[in-house]
Amino acid sequence: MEAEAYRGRDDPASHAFRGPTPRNAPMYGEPGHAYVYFTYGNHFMLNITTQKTGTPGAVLIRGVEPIEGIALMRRFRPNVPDVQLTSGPGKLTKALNVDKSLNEQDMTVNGPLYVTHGGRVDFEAWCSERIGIGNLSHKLWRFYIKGNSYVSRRRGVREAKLHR
DNA sequence: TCGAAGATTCTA
DNA sequence: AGAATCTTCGAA
Repeated sequence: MEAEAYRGRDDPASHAFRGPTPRNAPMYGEPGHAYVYFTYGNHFMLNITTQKTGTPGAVLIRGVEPIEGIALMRRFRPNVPDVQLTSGPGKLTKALNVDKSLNEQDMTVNGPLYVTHGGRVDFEAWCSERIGIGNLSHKLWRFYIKGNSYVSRRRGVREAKLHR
């Protein structure tokens, strides 16, 4: 599992850095909703909004570990080894069939896409610099389960164990 | 209106 | 290492 935090005017890497636009509108909306956008001509990115209404903030889901429905995911991503099914932000949206139609969906209630409880609680959380944002920020706002296979592996990133 | 860049992935 | 591919944004 792997995710990254994005904020607003204080975060040069965020879509909300320069204020509201049509695309980033969900970042300013209610917390717990989906922010889905399209990039590089190929990929949908899935975020979950985090801040109170009016304050921009979201978490980009960059990797998830499949527990159920693996056969279905294989159909959305044919000819791909299981470990690569959802180990990247563009990969997991394809495997889960997430597209722009789910933008602004409330992910706190039962529906086509929602967050639920369960799963591992015994993991070790680490953090690193965010991926793919150039030199815009050195904050360690990428979080992931250390040693988990379902993360977009990057070598040479500055990382640290998360204290809690 | 136009040009440039992009929270990536896959292939050579 | 480089192409693919098209939407979005900001400047003109």
